[in-house]
Amino acid sequence: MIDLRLLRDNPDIVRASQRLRGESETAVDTLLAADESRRKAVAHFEGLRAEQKTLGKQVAQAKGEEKTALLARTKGLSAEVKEADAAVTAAEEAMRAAHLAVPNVVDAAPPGGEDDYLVLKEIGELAAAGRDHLELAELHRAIDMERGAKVSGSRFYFLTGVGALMQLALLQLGMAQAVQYGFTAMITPSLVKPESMEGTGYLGSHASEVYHLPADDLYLIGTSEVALAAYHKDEILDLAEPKRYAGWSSCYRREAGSYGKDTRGIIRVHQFDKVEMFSFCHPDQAIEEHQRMLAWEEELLGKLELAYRVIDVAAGDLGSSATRKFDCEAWVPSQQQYREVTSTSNCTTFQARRLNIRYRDAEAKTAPVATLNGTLATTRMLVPILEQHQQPDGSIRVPKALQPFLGKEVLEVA
RNA sequence: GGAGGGGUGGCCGAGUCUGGUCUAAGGCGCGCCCCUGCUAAGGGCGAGGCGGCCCAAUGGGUCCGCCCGCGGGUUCGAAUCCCGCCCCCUCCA
Repeated sequence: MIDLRLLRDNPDIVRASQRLRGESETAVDTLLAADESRRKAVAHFEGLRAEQKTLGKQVAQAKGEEKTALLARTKGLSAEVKEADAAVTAAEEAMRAAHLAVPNVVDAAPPGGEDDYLVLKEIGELAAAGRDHLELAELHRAIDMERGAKVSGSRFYFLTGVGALMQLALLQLGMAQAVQYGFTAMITPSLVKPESMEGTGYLGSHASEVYHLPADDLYLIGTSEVALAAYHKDEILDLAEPKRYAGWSSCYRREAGSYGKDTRGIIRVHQFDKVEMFSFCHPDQAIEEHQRMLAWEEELLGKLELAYRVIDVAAGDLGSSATRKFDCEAWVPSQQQYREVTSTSNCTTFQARRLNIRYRDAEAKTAPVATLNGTLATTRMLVPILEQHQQPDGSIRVPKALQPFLGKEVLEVA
């Protein structure tokens, strides 16, 4: 949810943000109107309620005819109060719906849509096309797509043998780095309540991407960001230092509407594993924290000895919670293009406002915290690792940083 | 899944049977002050969250409303009575 004070004082900033995102400006006016009518309803109810309380005290002390007279008056008032209360509830619901419908205010992201990103930097040599990741994985019996499909359907797979071990090594490398920088290691639930899913903004325009279990009204998380964000729901945090968590979880995505896209291998799958960084910090520190997140992501890609680039994602391609987003894209030689492997978003106070997560400022007043998230290590990284480190004979050079976790310097073809 | 017990302020805990100064006792802890020859003991004062309204308006207000797990209901009036749900504990399956 956006800051209502910003909306009241500078509605044009919010309208401009909507234009940048390519979304409707009327949502802004709907919210302004809903805010207005909510306040009217509240004022009306409170006036009646105050009168009712005053009269109630008199009733308690009155006797005989005086009491009868008071009761006659107060009975009518009772009905009015009830009606006014219902009006407040309705106005608040309308207000909440309107509030949820407005995405975070864009800050500094380049204008345009998905293809209008800015390239911030490019690192490493771009390898020529060789065997693709699936061919290599099959050579090493690291991934079994066929049986994945047999057991669970398309876009499912088994990581087998060295593939499974390689993923574990990768995730542990990520977790070790996070812990080294002071993150608290977390293994999170994969199923969350609707309010947790809503709190992170995933039930908006991306709702069709999310698996829902109707029998229990639970959602499967698409990233541990969801569980980590909701971890401090309804709390007031001490934010002398940012609170940083590294969440390890399986992630689930329906990939609705992506039929025919990336059907080969593990680039686009329904289930994968990920170590995600998450930070609760002072709003004034959010921009710096975002840069740190990006730096940590790059550090890990460096350890994996991968060629990659960093892009500044355009406004129209931001998630509803993000005010700005940087993606790291690793070079995938078989496709001769860069593919996203990490993504870090600054959600400012948007998620915290939904989840009611606050801190105390210098005057001991409460205010919403800022939240940020970023990918550290994820299944998809196996693709560039295999492809960029393949050698002519099909063997795979294991990056130095991964060797301690994998116990091998090279994956030889059996 | 079944039976029972419980959910009250930062924490503990009284109040619920018997609805109305509950404007939620008391304790612990916390902050400031006093006293005290010094990390003790004692005394005093002060603390919550959300929202609305008003003003000489980013700081105020002896102003108002809401908050006793959540949501409904009964009643002139609900922490208290009734119904539903959630969570925790004990036992059973």
